[in-house]
Amino acid sequence: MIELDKTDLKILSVLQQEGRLSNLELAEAINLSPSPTLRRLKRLEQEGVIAQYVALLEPAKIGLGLEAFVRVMLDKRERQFAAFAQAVQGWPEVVTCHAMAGEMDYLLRVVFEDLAHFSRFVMDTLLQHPGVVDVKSSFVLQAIKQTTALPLAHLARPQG
Amino acid sequence: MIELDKTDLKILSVLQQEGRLSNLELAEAINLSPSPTLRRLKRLEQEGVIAQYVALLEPAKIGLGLEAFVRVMLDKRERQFAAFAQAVQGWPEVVTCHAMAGEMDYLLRVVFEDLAHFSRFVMDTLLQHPGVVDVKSSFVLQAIKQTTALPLAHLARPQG
DNA sequence: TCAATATTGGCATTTTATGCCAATGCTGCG
DNA sequence: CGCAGCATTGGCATAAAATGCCAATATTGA
Repeated sequence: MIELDKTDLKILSVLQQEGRLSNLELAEAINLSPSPTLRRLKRLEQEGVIAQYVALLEPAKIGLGLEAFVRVMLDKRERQFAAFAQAVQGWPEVVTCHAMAGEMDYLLRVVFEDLAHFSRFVMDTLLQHPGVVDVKSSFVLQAIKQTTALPLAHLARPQG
Repeated sequence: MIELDKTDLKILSVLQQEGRLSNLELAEAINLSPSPTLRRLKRLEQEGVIAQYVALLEPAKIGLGLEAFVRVMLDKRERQFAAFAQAVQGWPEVVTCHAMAGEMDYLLRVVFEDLAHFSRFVMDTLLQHPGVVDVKSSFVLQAIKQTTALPLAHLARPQG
């Protein structure tokens, strides 16, 4: 694994919350001068520790007030896993999709405008896809926690 | 809802993928000069359409190779919902937590280093929390799709 | 304690952000 | 169809930030 010292962790921690800080602001936040701050940042990007910078939008402000988790079961005999994975990439309502152990089904997280929209997605898109044998939807009542920040504490031992 | 024209949508679309573009680069990407680009961007931030900028880290590079979804059932008689929601905020392994309709339970997405770490989390943290009566874990085999980008197509009608 | 190596801080230069104003494009009304 | 009024853009000047370089400082191991 990549060597990350305390200063690197500070950088990562700050940028996980404020990804568009200028180098100057970042430097101030981590208590280091701009030059080495920038060098470290470039290294973290280079090494791929920082995978991407993104703007997070407020779903409600763009008319996406509803959210659901959908469990999709595929007919195992059809060997359509790759095709399904491919199709998922093209469905913008699907924000995440994971292949799950155990039942070997898929868990999708879906955002949508209203029930009509969701209904269309399930009926016209999901259920039309070859190999999809069943779909179980659970609606989100409330987002209790929603973060993109990964924990870093496990790296902050002696000088890891 | 906030008025967003075609140009605003282009800005949002670009920044959902590359959140740290300079204003100059953003302007070029959306084919507009820097001045109005910056004005629009500030407005989108001001209005709260853009909620936050973040750096996304590569889990594997920081030793977080495993992921699971955990369904948590609370004893409804104990009225501990708020306390649970509060506690979740302080558990860094929990990346998202949603209250679900139907069974009225919680669905957590959890990242961790190894099974020992996960085991500790479940035994020492989750199951120790008052009101937690049951926990069902499903491990992620594969992340098929993982995006923070919300769909914008539904806003791109005539001139909405 | 000293030498070798890695890291930092500060400065000069290039690039970018930002505020302002005139020019351009759009809208609605006569 | 043309014009007035409003909104948006482009470009320029100034302020701020990024970036590369080098000497100074800190760290490591013997």
